[in-house]
Amino acid sequence: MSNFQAFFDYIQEISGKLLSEDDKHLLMAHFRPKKLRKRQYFLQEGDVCKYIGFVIKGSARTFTVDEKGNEHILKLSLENWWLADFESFYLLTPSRFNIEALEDLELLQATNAQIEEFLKNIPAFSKMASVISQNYTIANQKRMQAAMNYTAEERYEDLINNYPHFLKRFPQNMIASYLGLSRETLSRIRKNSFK
Amino acid sequence: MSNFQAFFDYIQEISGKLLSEDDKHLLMAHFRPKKLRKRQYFLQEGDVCKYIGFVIKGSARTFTVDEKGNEHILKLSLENWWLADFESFYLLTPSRFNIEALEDLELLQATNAQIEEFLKNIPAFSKMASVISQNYTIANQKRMQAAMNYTAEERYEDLINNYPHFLKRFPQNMIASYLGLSRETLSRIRKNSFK
DNA sequence: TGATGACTGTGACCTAAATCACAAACATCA
DNA sequence: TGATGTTTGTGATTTAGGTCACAGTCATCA
Repeated sequence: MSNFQAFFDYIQEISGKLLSEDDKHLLMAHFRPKKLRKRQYFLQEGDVCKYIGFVIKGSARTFTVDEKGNEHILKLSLENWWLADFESFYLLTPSRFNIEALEDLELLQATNAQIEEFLKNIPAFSKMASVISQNYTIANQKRMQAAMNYTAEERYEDLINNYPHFLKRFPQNMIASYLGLSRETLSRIRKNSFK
Repeated sequence: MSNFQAFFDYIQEISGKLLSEDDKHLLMAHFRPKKLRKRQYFLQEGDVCKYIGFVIKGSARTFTVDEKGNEHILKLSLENWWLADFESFYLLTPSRFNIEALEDLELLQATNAQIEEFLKNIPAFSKMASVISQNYTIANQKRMQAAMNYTAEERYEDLINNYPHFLKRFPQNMIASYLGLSRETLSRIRKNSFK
């Protein structure tokens, strides 16, 4: 199935290792394709995040709703990103987050128990997992620093430099929320920044 | 050596697995004890973070200095925490961070190549690494959300709830910087919050 | 085609937190 | 013991960014 080809390519590229035919069959036997239409939820607040999803096509946002009803986007995800509330996924606690498709979404999903199997039995998969874990740690470190110490403008410039494609794929109000800004402030920053 | 006992206990507790005598000898052969006096640096901005340190005793802060000369604390570390700029440690790039002992510090340190060996050869060690990586991911997720969406008061309350011992071990100006606040603001929050 | 809902821009105003400045409390060490 | 550095408190002032309100633009779909 062509869905899986992109996934296999991704694993091999990130890990620098090849998947055997057996590896591929094991992955295909357990990762389940899933489609969501725009606005559908992959995860709802209060539910346990039973599945982790790998984005084949489309985009999604991970967000919370505060007591005043304001939404705060924690993560925006595109092709080749993993989708989960890791706290809930690892600990099986009810999630504080919602994950919603922003465009029609094609995923491959699996449970934590299945992931553990892949880690044990597929060297390329477990190498990929440790590389990703490193990348996440690095990205988190950077983003924390930006969130705490940078001004609104600096955070926006950072986004332009690091994730320029976000600007093409996501509307401004989503970007603003992701940066921890009001949409009005982002609009003004954009006005001032060029020209 | 008694330094190592605490370290072995830690690995066994986190991983839920026992270390064999061989495992222990391997760790003792490669993890090097290191002492730093208060104010000494474990890592200086611009240097590559060659070593990861495990804190046996004492405390440290990881911070940056911005163009105006202001310091921003990204991480405060105590006993049984790992000390490193992971970006620099994994990628061998020059670090943007400084790591400085806040109290006299006893560490066990190792290089990335040595860590890779332990991961390969010591099951308890690699299980510990994956548990820690999960915990980091969860903690980062929470802290990001707090940094972006919470007010100064809420962030301080969060700290009281999650890391009450920080208040005993670190001076207020360090706590303020860690929370991304000015020391004046933290002082006022404390004044208002009780009584 | 027009109508409804989503997204963006812009002004007026407000507020949380930073900055500046000075003083008090506390530690450390010769 | 006093002297010097470190940490904390508190007032006055400033500022980045939020909030509110309304208008304009754009897309979608019947």
